[in-house]
This record gives sequence, structure tokens and C-alpha cells, in this order.
Amino acid sequence: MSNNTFIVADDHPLFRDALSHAIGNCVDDAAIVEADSLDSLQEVVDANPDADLLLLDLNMPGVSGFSALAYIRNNHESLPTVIVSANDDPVVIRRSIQHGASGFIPKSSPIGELEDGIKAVLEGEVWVPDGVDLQDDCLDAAEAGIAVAISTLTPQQFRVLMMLGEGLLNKQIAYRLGVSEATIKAHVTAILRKMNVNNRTQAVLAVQQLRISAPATLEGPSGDAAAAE
Amino acid sequence: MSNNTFIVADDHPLFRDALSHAIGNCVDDAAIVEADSLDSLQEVVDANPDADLLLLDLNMPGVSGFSALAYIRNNHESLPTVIVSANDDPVVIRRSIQHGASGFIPKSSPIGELEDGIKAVLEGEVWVPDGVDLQDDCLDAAEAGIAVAISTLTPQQFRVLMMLGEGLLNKQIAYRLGVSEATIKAHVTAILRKMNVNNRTQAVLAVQQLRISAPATLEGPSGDAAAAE
DNA sequence: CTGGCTATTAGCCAAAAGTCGCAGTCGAGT
DNA sequence: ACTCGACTGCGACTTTTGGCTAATAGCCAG
Repeated sequence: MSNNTFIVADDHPLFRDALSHAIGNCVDDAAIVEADSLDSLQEVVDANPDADLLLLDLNMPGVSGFSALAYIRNNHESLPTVIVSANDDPVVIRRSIQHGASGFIPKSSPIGELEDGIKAVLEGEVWVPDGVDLQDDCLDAAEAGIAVAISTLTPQQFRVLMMLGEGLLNKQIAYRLGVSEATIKAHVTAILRKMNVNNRTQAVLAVQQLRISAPATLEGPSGDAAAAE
Repeated sequence: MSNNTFIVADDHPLFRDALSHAIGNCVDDAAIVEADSLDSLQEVVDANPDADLLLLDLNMPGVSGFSALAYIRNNHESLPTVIVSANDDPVVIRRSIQHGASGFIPKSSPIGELEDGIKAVLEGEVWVPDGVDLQDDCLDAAEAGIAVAISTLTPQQFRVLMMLGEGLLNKQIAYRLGVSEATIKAHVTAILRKMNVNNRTQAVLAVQQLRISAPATLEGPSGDAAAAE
């Protein structure tokens, strides 16, 4: 069954290390695979379809909120996923679980707690920090629908959607992915169909609904307006 | 000085009534003007440029988060604005004040407190619920920049921007505003310039950063999650 | 091996988006 | 009165989107 493979996805190297160590303390002979971006995450998950656990940061560059979780959950159903986030708002925690995460570990947790969480999830439990109530307030219907739509996207389509979410032109996306603009258009058309919207702006708005509130440090080609000068 | 005119902007009729009554208890001969949408708010504010106070709901239909506040604050600088919201998250309260509100009153407040707040603001104070600390975590630079950009928009441009934020086509916006599509395109171009972005999707993304994400947290806020990474 | 899914591309076309220049109006200022 | 500038509104023009067809190729499962 278990092949002792663990995936750690976080854009912060120091934190990946910390998480890897924690896993080492929980399991002997653990093979750790790391990812620091959406691209590498997709590669790694693809290359290790039978990993034991995925530790996923909610703030990866190029990924909007719970989109990645929604995508992973329905493309690799057998891969238990634990969200690791700097944000420990109970609302975010509940949303994580409702989107299919097997656990939630705040980045502020002491090491011991982190390890407890990992162990618990490895044994099939759902683990959240003490004092968080998972009851009631079920997932917003619209949000759930969007998550379902996203989960039907192919890997390439998902990448394209995330770039739409950065306000990029088809041409720019094509360049980044190294394919022709015609291909991007085909993907975009498919995405609009699956998400049941009429244009890219509406698709982006839908994705935004899966965002975790805080503006955070969402750097990007769009955020400008600020620098002004 | 004072002309005893008050503006109450909320899409919930019952709540407008409640707020109006509260004002009546604070001031004699108060003239109350109400607004239930962005359109009516712009009209009313325009028609009463020297009102004493604006009570503004954060969840008006057709207005995205703090956009309306940012717009009002820089187009009617002399109009003190108090935010009235169902969301009483300290983060939202702080953001409101930092965007230029003169006060913040949770919808869950007892009448007495509501009146205290109104009185305090009328005397020039900044009023927030007990126990909320306004210190530290200054406004995110990007968010502040976006607010400034929005504040430079003309009334019509602001309306157009809000509709862009609903994912509408130029044609649909034109119909709603009763002008030609060519006019909307011109407005959009002006908006893109002022916000320093290249296309409508990026403009929408910028506006989304002023959104108050979590749908009304009825929960007891444990740590304030101001962390926000 | 064959059918089904995905990815990729081209070409064509209609619609939508975005740019430019221009015109009318209104309200300061000088 | 006259100018100046901001706001609004338009039509002509270019670019980007998005839909459709069709073709090629890889990959996997039955």
C-alpha cells in the first residue's frame, strides 16, 4: 500500500524544509518530493500518483485560493491532501475541509502539533487545529459549483485558467506555455464551456470566488495600479 | 453649518428604517435621504453635497467591497461616512477606517451603541466598536493604490467599472446606462488608463482586491487572522 | 488494435474589446 | 465674454476573443 512518498508544495524553501523534517519525524524512510509552483506541483503529482500525502500551501504563486485544491481533489482522488496555511481563520479552515482537504495545519503551529496532524491524517482521520468547529455553514452552493467545474478541467486547461486569472492575453499565455495562440483559444473555449460562462472575465470572477479573503501579497502583473509614481 | 441632512444607503428597507430612526433620536429635525443602490447613492450624494453624514452599507448590490467608500471619500471629501456592515471582523473595520471612513458600526450593535456612534462621528471623532484596535497593520500598498486610482474616476466611469466587475459586456452596460456602445468603450479605455492596467480583466482583478471576502462571519472570531501572510 | 480522450495546430469568421480623434456642454477662472 | 479644462458622448479603425471545422498525434483501456 504505502510507498512512503510525500509531496510538499510550498513556494517558501525554508518552509518546505521544515515540513519535510516534520514528515521525517513521523515516518521512517520517507521519500519527500517538493514543488514550489503550479507547474512543478502538477508534474510531481503526476509522477507520484500513489503518494501517501500532499502538504499543500494555500498561497502558491500562480494559484488562486482553493482552485488548486479543487483541481487536485478530483484529479487524484486517492491522494490525501493537507492544507498548510499562514491564515488560520476558522472560515478558511472549514472551507478547506469542505473542498476535500483531509486536514488543515496553520503555519503557526508548533512542530509537535504539525506532526500530530500528519500522523492523524495518515491514519485516515480529518485533522484540524483544536477548537475549530467543522459543523454547520455548509459550502456556499455557488462556490461548490465552481469547484466542481474546475475539477473537470484538464491539467493544461487548469494552467490556462490560472493565467486568465492574471489578466494575461491569449498571446501571452501561449508564449508562456510554448504553444500557439490557436491552442490557447481552443483551451479557453473549452474552459468557458465547462465553467458555464460567456467570457474570460466571468471565468476569472468565478475563480475569484474561491479566493481566500485577504489581499495578501498577491504580487503580479495586474496588481500594479499601486506603484503608480 | 449643519443642515441636518443625513444619507442612509442600504439595500435593506427595514435596516434603512432602523438607521433613520436612530438618527432621529440623535438629532432634531433631521432630514433623511435614502439610497438603495449605487445609482441612487450617486444621485443622492450629488443632490446633497453638504449633508452631515452618510451611513453606508458595505454590501450594496452592484458595488464591490470598499470601492464605493474609496470613490465617495475622494469625490465628496467633506462628507463624513460611517460604514454599517453585518461583518464585524476587526480586519474589515480597520480597512474601513484606513479607506477614509469616519466610523464603523456593526449591524449587530444595540440601538444605543448605534446612536452613540452617530453622535461621536457628528462631533468629529472616529468611532469603532469597543475593543477594536486601529493600530498597526497599515493598508496594503497595492490596495491603497487601487483605492486612489478608483477615486480619480468620474461618476460615470465608476458606474461602468462596477458593471465590468459583474462580467457584463460593453453592449450590456451601454443598454443599462442608455448610451451607445461606443461611449462605453471610451469610458473603459479611460478607466484602464487611470487604473494603469491593459484590459478589463485586469481592472476587474484590481477591484476584487478591495472586496471583503468572507460572507459575513457569524462566528466568534478567535485570533483575528490579520496575519494574512 | 481500435475507439476515446487530450493536446496541438491552422484557417475562417463574427463579435467584442480597445484606441483615436472629435464634438457638445457645463462650470470655473481671468 | 472668452478661454480652459473636465465630463460625457460618438463613429471609424485595429486588435483580441471566441466559436467552428478539420486535421494530426500520443496515450490509455478494453
